[in-house]
Amino acid sequence: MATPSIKEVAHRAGVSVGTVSNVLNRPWIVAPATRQRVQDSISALGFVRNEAARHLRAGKSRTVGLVVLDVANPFFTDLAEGAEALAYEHDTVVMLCNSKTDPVREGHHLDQLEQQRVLGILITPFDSNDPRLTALVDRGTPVVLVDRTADRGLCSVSVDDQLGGRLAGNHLIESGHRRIAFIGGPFSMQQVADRMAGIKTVVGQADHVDLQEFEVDVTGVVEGRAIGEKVAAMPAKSRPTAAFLANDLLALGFLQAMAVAGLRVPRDMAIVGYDDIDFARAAAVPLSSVRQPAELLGRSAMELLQEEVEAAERHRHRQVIFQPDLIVRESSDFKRR
Amino acid sequence: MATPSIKEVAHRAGVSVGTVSNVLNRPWIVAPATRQRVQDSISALGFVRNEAARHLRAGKSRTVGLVVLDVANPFFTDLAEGAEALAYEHDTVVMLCNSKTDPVREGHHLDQLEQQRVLGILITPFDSNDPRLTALVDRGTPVVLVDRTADRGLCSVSVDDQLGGRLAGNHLIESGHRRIAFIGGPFSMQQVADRMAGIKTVVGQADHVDLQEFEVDVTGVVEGRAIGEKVAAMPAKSRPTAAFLANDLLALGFLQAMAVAGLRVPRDMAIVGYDDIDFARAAAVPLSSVRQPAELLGRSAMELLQEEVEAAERHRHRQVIFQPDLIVRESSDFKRR
DNA sequence: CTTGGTGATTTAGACGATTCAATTGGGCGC
DNA sequence: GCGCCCAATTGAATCGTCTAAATCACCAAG
Repeated sequence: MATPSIKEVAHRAGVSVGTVSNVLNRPWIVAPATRQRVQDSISALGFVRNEAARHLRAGKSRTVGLVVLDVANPFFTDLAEGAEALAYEHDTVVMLCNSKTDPVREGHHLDQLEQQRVLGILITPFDSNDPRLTALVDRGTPVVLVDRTADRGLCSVSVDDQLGGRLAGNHLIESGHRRIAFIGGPFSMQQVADRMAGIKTVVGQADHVDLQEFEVDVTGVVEGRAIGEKVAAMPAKSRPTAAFLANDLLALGFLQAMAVAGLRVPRDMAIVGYDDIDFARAAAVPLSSVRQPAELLGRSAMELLQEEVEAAERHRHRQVIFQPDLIVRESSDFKRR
Repeated sequence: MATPSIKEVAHRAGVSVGTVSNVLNRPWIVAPATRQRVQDSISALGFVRNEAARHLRAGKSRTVGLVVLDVANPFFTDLAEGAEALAYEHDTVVMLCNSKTDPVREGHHLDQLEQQRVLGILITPFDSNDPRLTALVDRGTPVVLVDRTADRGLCSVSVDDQLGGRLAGNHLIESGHRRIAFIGGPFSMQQVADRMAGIKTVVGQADHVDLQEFEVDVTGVVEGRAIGEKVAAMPAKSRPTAAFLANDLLALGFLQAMAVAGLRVPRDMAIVGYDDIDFARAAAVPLSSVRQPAELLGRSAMELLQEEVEAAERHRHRQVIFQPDLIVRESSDFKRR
């Protein structure tokens, strides 16, 4: 009843386990007649290879871990898609883990992945300087940072977040806005910090432009709506006329709050999001957004990892950086004054 | 350099491997002094358990597979969330797999999961009568169908899709619509077929109501927009005045196409979606939708699986069915004539 | 009829953790 | 001082697969 092992297959086919293993791994060295007999036995018994045993024997597994901040965010879904596509070509399996921007969950997933002796890990870490991460790398698990730039000693693929911030900032300033809000996830997260730094730079260079910062813990639609309500409640004199949000989910929630509060977008409030997820275009007011090449990001990360895994020693860590694009849609398409 | 094994830990601590294993699994039977020594050795060496070896020895793994039709769909994300929460309590890991409504990908994932000897599989199958699935079950992997009702011989958790269809249909009929469109993913998928059957029932009972059916292959925003353009291009006399879409992603795309075509929602076209994802509320016109308790669905599925895994023989397969709710929002809030 | 060679198959260890029966050592009672 | 018992520890077998080395069978050449 229990799943048969190679041993039963061998017995039924009247050969040794070695031969069965050969049929599985080097069929060409087995005589055709024997091969057929073994294959018949395999299908008769419904034999399925035991990955754990293979892994133990081989000393390395065939799975790669991918730890993302939020699977519900289409940006990461696309990213996962790219990673998985390449993994498939390498006969490798991707284990998708959702840290939900929670260091505890993240740590738990890392522990599990290390215990599984994964080939390597692609991760958008909560904190790229996390000592746990460093320890993991020191113990020998290849890690590629995703959507985050590694300083050294690690591969990474990322998008120039400062540029993204500058693109959004310039656009809003050129549209005539003088009071701009930046709204984003924990400022301790590098992406968020960089996007903020980007817009700060251009705001600093412009005259009479004021940047207000709002911090949120979680970057979902709900939180965006909450901040939106808060901003809408400000007196019109001091209320920002434009908002740049660190991701589209936030922006969508924010947009919705504007509608509820009776503020017109983009006339009363211009909005620029980040990631350019599919929904951005489908929003009440189509959302301007800074687009990141998510799928490409995932693919490249996997590429770097495979390279590191295969090339072993002669591998040099690299930091790949992509450029974001600003996609202007109706939500910010309004020249003030 | 390579990850140390229990053997090195034992050697360094001056004990046998058995003792190290005891520290790991039954610390209380080890003398405190020894235990401490072993623990020091573990952290000095950076020892990490090898899950493959544990699994091989134990004969069963600690991971559960979850195969969904589309990770990008928030419905499945929420579902995964529920499943994962419960898995965590059982010291179990969830392996999230995305079949993308593609039988080939689905098959590939099932193969991988079976090779990994997962504890069990939660799956929203493309086709619940797939012989591959049956074979898998026969070979001994516990399977729980999710968002789909098993006939017998399997556990399942699902939502009454026919009821969902009836709810939507009744609402639209009562609102005075006489030409209604049903738009959905492959009709071969049971969920879709059931939702359609549901609305068909009530349409059949009403007088002078006409139902038009539109089939799509993939259920994303893009496809919804495409169908929307097609429908909008119909002559006003024969064009439906209301559309019921088999999921919210489709509905959002459809909604967008209406806006582009200059059709007012809900006046010219009422829309009802399915799943009630967060975005539904945040849409251009807040979307009416049939809500499914996604997280609860995932949790319950995992519950059934754990029950089957633990209770072994005295387990009786059960089919749990939840009730959907119709959430009426602006997109269908208009009485015709 | 023996020797050599070739191609096919078998044998025998790993791999790392777990478990259980077997052993050791110390303390205590008599 | 002897024996006994219990707690602590050890040693060996096991899980399923893979691989390198060893063996086997068979045939051709000498």
